[in-house]
Amino acid sequence: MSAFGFTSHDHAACISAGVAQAATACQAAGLQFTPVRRRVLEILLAEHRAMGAYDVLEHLRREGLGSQPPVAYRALDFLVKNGFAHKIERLNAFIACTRSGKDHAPVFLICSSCASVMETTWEPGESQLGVAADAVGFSVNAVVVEAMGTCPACRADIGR
Amino acid sequence: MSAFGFTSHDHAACISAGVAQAATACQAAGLQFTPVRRRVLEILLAEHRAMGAYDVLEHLRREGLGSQPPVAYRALDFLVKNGFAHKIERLNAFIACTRSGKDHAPVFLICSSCASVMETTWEPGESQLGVAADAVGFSVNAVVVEAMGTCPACRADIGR
DNA sequence: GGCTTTTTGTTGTCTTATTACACTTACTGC
DNA sequence: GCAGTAAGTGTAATAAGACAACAAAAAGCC
Repeated sequence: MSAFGFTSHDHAACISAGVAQAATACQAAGLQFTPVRRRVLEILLAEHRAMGAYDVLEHLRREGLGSQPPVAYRALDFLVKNGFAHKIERLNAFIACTRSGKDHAPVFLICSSCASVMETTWEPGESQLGVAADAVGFSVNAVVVEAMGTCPACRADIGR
Repeated sequence: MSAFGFTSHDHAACISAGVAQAATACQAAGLQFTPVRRRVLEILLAEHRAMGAYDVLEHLRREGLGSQPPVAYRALDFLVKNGFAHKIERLNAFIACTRSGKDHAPVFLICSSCASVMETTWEPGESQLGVAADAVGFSVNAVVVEAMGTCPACRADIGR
C-alpha cells in the first residue's frame, strides 16, 4: 500500500490500469506506445510522486533502456503531450496523470515538506480567471495551478 | 510609452513609483534595500516583462554591479520573498510585481507567441481549489496560477 | 522489396541554479 | 566608540535541468 494523492489504494492495480488505459488511448489515436514510453509511464505510476527527468533516466539506465537525457525527455514529452502525465513546473518534475483520458485543467497540491503531489481539477470557465482574461482580450489555452502547502500526513507529523 | 500588462501607461512614473513603494515597505519592515536589490527591481520594472536571472545579471554586469550568478539570484530571491517580484515557473523567469504591498495570490497570463506577461489576481478562498484542498486535509500556503494563451496584440497580428 | 515516417542512440552544449568560502558592511549592546 | 554578531556581497566552481543535431534503427505504407 502506498499513497495515491493522500489516500490509500491498490497500487499494483493502479499501475496496470494506468498503463492499460494509455495503451488503449494510443491505439485509438494511432500513436506508438513503445517500450520506453510504456516503461516511463510505469515508473511514474509506480513512484506516484513527482520525479525529475534525471530520476526517470536513472531507472531507465539501470534497466538498459537508454542512458542519455534525451531518451527520458522524449518519452516524458510524449506522455505530457498526450495527457498521460503532467509537468509540475514548480518542481521541474513529472507525474503520471491520475485522470487520464479526460481533457482537464489539472490542479496540483504540492506538500512543501515531503514533496508528495495530489492532482485534482477545477473548472476555469467558472472562475474569475476566465472573466479577468476576457476583460483584457487574452485568450487562454492552458492553465497551470500549483498550490504549495502541507499534506495531511505532514501536518500530523508536525503535531506529533 | 510601453506595455503594462497589455495596456499603455506612463512608464517612467511606474518605475519610480514601484521603487519608492518597495523602499518604503523595506524601511517599514526593517529590510535592507541595498543598491543591488534596488537596481534589480528597477531593471525588472523597466523591462516590464518576464526576465531570466541571466538577463538581469547581464544588465548588472554591464553596470559593474556584480558579475556572478549568485548576485542576481540573491537579489531576485529577496524581491520574490518580500513580494516585490514574482517568479514565473513556466518560463524560469522573474517579473516585477504590479500589485506590490497587498498580500495577494498572483495569476499570470502568459502570451505563448510574444512571451509578454500580465499579472492579475484571484481569491483562492472562494474557489473550488480551497474546497478540494480542505476535503483532503491539505492546507494551502501559496498558489501559483499561470495561464498560457495569446495576448490581444498577438491575436491582432494573427488576424492581420 | 523499396520508400517514407517515426523513434531511438549518442554526442555535445546550453541554460538555469546552487554550494562554498572569503570578505565586507550594517546593526546591537555595552 | 568599539567589540561582537548578523546580514549582505564577491567570486570560483560546479550541479541540475534541458535541448539541438545527426546518425542509426524500427515501423508503417505502397
